Amino acid sequence: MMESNHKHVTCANCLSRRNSLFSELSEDDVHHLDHHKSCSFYKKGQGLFLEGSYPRGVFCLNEGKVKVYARGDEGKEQIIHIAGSGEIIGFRAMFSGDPYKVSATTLEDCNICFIGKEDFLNMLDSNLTLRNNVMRELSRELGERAVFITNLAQKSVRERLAFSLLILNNIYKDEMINLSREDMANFVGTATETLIRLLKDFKEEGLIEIHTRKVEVLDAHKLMNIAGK
Amino acid sequence: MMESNHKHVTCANCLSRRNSLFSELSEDDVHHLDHHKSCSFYKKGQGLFLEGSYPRGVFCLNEGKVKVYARGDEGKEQIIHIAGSGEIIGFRAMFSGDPYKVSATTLEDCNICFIGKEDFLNMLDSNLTLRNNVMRELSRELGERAVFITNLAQKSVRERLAFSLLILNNIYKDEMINLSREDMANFVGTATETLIRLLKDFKEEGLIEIHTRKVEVLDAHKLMNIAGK
DNA sequence: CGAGCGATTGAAAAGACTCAACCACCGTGG
DNA sequence: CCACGGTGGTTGAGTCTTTTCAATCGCTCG
Repeated sequence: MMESNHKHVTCANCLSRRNSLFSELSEDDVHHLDHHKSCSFYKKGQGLFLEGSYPRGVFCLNEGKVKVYARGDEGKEQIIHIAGSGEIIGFRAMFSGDPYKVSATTLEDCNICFIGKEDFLNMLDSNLTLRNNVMRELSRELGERAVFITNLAQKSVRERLAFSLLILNNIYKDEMINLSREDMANFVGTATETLIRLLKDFKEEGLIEIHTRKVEVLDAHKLMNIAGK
Repeated sequence: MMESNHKHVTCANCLSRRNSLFSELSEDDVHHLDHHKSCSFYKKGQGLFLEGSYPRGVFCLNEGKVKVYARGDEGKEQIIHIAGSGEIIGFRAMFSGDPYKVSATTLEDCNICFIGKEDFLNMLDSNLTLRNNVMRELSRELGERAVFITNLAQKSVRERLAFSLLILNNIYKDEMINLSREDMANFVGTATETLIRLLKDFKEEGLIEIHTRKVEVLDAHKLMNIAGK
């Protein structure tokens, strides 16, 4: 995982950048990026930004996982998104002028770069490709959330859990899903106890394996059937 | 309401444009827009576009209301958004290259202009302000949907209905809310019968008045208390 | 005036939540 | 090295909300 507590990553060599919004930058831009970013180590559970505060820049997740969530009335978290390596976090609020509508916190130790608002917006102005990528990404997420909303409104918890496990499995790629039960419940949108019971069901049906905290997907195909469309 | 079946609106004079994404266009751009748009009348219940199809341009809602919705597994609609005068509909899919993730259908007779994809994207390229407005709008909606998701996951149907009535009241401004029970239920994310029962409760509590199909908000303040944050 | 669709009501069942208790793992400090 | 405390995980029971299904009502349009 992550042992040292501050490795400076050069954007030019950054593996995470390959799949990111910054993947198609010119050499100059990469250079520029490199000189205007700062790079730091975040411990598990550390906050990047809080709902209600104003954005000062964007975060570029080099290594680790970050949850993006909103808080409901009673303070309960609803996880909207879980970000993995290469994702740029917090760029939405950059354009609206509004304060963040969501908060972001690391789920494990992370390496994260920061790019100031000015620098980011300047790059955007001068770089057509980047701009198009950002627009595409905003649009894609908007579509994704329409699906999220529909699932939440129409699917049972069992179906949503199956769906969520598949999403999480993609996010965690080769690793196993590694979330607290509470976080997983807050992602699915259910009570922790309900989540635990359903995980047990899935385990008994041979769909997943449970290694204490970690969850391993065994039968993605059957999960898909349960999840529906 | 709407009597004739095709009035061509000049963008320069279009009242709806005042609050729209196009509100800050130069005279030239307005002129350009005028020459590249087509303007038509849509009957109530007519579709603008369907989930899964590819976008050919954007719709500019001059007069009327349009529902934007996704379909769940069983074909049940989840209404994501209800658009009113001045809103541009379907521009998200314009950037992603993906097919529409949602469908759009008129809720009443409408006057709607259409701008081809090429024209729209060209304007965007050449117009910084427009581009910024679009980015801001995309971001704003993304934030809005985070709230939507959280409400759906954490609030009771009663709370969501109160919340929804307030939103609808803003959309319908001076008119009364005018939706079928089914559409309203699909907006709140509940069963039609549940919606009807709760509407009755609210009526008995003096929060709303029901005029057959139309719903009038009497006490927005109390609704806010019920809706929560 | 009648057909048909949307609205409404009632009753029963199911799904999910809450609360409370208990367990298990982990790191700390003695 | 082991006891301790604490956090996170698990289980059970009971309750409540919400859904479902079936039946009825009542506009509205032809």
